[in-house]
Amino acid sequence: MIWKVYQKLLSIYGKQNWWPAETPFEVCVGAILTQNTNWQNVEKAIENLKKHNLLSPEKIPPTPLPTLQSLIKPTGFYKQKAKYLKNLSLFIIENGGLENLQKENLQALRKKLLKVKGVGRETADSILLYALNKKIFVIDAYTKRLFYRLGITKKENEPYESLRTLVETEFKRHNASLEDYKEFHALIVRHCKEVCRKIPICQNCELSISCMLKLN
DNA sequence: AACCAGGAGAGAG
DNA sequence: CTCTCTCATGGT
Repeated sequence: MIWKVYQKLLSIYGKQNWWPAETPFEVCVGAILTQNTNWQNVEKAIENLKKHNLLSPEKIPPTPLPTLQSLIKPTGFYKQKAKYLKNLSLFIIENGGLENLQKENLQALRKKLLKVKGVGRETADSILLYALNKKIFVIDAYTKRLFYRLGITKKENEPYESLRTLVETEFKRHNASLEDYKEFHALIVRHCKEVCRKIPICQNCELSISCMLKLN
């Protein structure tokens, strides 16, 4: 069922080529800044950081907190996010940079990332998948909403890990590639932004059960 | 003018 | 483990 949804989304929207960032570190910054925040606001903040040439792990920690806060203000929660950016930057530096982190074992790396204050499950998995190219699936509010509306899950607030396991076991069965992991999450976001947000039950959505049965 | 957006941490039960 | 509260800006 889940694999079928992925194929369906892919056929509707095509490849998304996520994450929208120029460098792996920009992915990390975006992952923090987009926490419960519209992506358009994140773009403004990242643009500000670029103007001040602060988009590297070495440049963030020495920057005074008030400066950092003012630059990322458009994303909201700017006081905590400024700290979070410093925490993550220091973590990356202490571990020899993102290139070095990439070599580590996935499960161990995920645990280390989750210890960083400000990096929760979704943020960690976004970094692992899109900045470090690890085969892991990212669960977000869109995923929960879509799966619930498609009847894949019974409650909308299913635990994060059980959902991730659900997708990953299905993906392994189909020998999914790294690109498949990246695309599926990107497609869910694309789809929910365009359709799911305004249609409460996905009635007219091409992905609704009835529509899927008709079209396939 | 309320409502929400690609969450996370801290605390309580 | 499962709620509940807080953090905060900008667009519709």
